[in-house]
Amino acid sequence: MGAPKQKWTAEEEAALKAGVLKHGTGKWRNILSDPEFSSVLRSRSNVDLKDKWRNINATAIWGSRQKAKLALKRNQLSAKHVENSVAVPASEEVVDAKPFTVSSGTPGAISPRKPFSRLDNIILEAITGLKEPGGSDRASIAVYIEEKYAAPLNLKKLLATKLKLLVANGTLIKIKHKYRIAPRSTNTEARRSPLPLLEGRLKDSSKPEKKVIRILTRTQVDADLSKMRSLTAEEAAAAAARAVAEAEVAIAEAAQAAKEAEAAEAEAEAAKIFAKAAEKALKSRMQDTWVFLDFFKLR
DNA sequence: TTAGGGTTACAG
DNA sequence: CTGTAACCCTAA
Repeated sequence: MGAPKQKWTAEEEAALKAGVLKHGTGKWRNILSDPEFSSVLRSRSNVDLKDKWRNINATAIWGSRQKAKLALKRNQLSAKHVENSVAVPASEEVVDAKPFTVSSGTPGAISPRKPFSRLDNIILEAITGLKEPGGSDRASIAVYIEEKYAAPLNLKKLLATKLKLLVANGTLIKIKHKYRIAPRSTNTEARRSPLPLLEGRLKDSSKPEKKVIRILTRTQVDADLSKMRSLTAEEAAAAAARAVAEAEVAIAEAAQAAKEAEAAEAEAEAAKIFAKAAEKALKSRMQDTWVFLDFFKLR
């Protein structure tokens, strides 16, 4: 009858992305209220935004196949005999990365749940899985990841920066080229400096930390990068361009966050360090992206 | 209000 | 028929 399905226009989609970029995922109502997007998204509800964002991410990560839970459920519904002899290799299974939170086990501690880097989790899993007494070095971790998962083209580089980052924020401890998982953050005063950023769900009083967290959200760029592996040059170029644009914004915000942290007080110390580390990581990632684009003679 | 499960419309 | 995207329902 009266609703022939209102497909999303490129402009609306762009507005949504920009909105998420500025307000963060989950702030649908906020995005709609923003005068900058309200015009374009006038005919969309907060739920619409949420659904659209879900679709975008779903298709971005799994191209056009396997639908995680949905696929699983459908399988169980339409076929209960399942011979579980086919598939289930360990390549695309990254999909259902375990609920292994980087910070703590608190569900919902981190704002978004979906667009979160899985590399962090994989690294931790690798170190845990390798079970090396003194910790594992970069090479071992890389090998582990390459064997268990579909290795990204620039895994080594990503791994290097990621490890550095994890060490910087206290998640990992580096001892003589070996990395090991930080022991529950030393003692009781743990939450003081190590990784309050990851735990924080700071509401309004937050200062730069809020922005830092948003930067983490942007690790969805990781998904884009891995997605490129199976795309055409054109699609990949588009995705890369998007990644660059997002990275640029992220870098700007990271720098801003660091600046604000500097201006703030003592407890902002950790925020400052983390923000700078994030900025650096993003910069190197951007470089990777540019190399990638160059490869396709585009840009 | 939001997240997630579920349903319907539509394209291939 | 199958997969995808827009839309709907509801618990928290």
